[in-house]
Amino acid sequence: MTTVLWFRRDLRIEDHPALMAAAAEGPVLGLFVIDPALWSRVGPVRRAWLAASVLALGAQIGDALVLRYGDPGLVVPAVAAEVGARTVHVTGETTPYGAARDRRVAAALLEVGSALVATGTPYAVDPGTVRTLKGDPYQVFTPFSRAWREQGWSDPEPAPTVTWVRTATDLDARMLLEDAVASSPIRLPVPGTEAGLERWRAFLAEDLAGYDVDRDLPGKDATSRLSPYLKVGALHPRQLLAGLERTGRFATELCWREFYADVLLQRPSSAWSDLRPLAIPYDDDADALEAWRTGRTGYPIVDAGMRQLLAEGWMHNRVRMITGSFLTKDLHAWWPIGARHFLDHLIDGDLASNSHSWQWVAGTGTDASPYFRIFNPTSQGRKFDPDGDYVRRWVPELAHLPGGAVHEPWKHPLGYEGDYPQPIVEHDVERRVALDRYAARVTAP
DNA sequence: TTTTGAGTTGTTCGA
DNA sequence: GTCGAACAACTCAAA
Repeated sequence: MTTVLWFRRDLRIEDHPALMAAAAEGPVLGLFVIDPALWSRVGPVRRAWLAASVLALGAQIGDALVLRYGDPGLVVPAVAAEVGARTVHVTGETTPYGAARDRRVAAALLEVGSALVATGTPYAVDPGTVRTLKGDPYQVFTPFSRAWREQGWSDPEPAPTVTWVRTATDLDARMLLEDAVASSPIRLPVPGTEAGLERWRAFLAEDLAGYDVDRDLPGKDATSRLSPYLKVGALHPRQLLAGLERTGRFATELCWREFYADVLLQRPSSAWSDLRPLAIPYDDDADALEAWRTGRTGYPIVDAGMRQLLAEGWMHNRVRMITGSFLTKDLHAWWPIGARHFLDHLIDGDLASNSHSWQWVAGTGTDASPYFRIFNPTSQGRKFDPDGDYVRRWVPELAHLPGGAVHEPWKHPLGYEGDYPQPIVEHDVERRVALDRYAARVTAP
């Protein structure tokens, strides 16, 4: 009996529980649906990466992947009917949109006598399964991570032997994907599982040993850069965790991804609004926001990061925090403004990780955060980019300044050359403003 | 039920 | 230059 495997955030065939389940039933039709509701909402970088990843998966299974365009609620039942499939297998989704869509598709499938069967999720531990002793979801990362490690996960499985079934691909859908790749604003990484695994092996060989320290140095570029592969499911975190010390730093970073997926499942509204509202006033200065977005704030490490984002579709994690702190604490903007910009430009843009990392910076998130966590862009630059390499790479106007002096052009005798702006705000002043707003909140009636 | 200890990633100030 | 304290009060998790 032919079954359908509807691919979404799981664009691989290795270690794929839903594919195992499908293959166990008989020949499999692999399907990818371009959902206009998502496609139109995603920026060109993420669209290009998704498209490239889908095409890579298609090539990997001998061009047997069937592509369609349209509302999955209509397309998936239609395809199931075309091949007489009684089951459509998927990897489970717990995001607000994904879960609602799947409920809709499941209902539509029932109408034509088919069933939607979910196996696994894009996480090592399925969101919703790590619970306190009382059975409640965790609200704090550290206890969550302890329970998450105890919960554990299965070892990765090899790719099953699959007999792929073909049916008509929508050529317009294929064209849409190819156009998205061709019009990518950035140079894309090599897509697909094999490239992801190659990246992983390189990281293990070169960077894992020094990861604790070096991951914080944007000039070294010693992070794994695996987030794009995890985002589309070309790799599953199980594959990475299999050979790792469970308490190691890298495993902990993966755990953050899982924690935030869990939080989003518990509180879907936290995607775009405060998990814990602060009730402080926010500013909305269009010129300042534009300076932030384009990397012209006059704070070198902030501008370097914002420019890297636009140029590469990616930003180093340390710099994501610095730029996030600058937007929320120095420009006093509400975090969703920054989250929207990041999601529009990041190749690895992931709703749960993005929104909740922003909330961490803003002080509205799971971390009962010290209100005084305000990053000083100059000292952060000097501390984490001591030689100034990262700034000089992205802010050529400051290339004439030596070493760490790039972080304070206003102090250096060689000062400004060319067209680099003076700081648009004074950090010390804005820090005070932010603190005062928090204080006002505490004493308010 | 009550209590206790703890909470990713920071900065500044003063000794 | 280095170091520890202070920076609010709160929420959570577990004993």
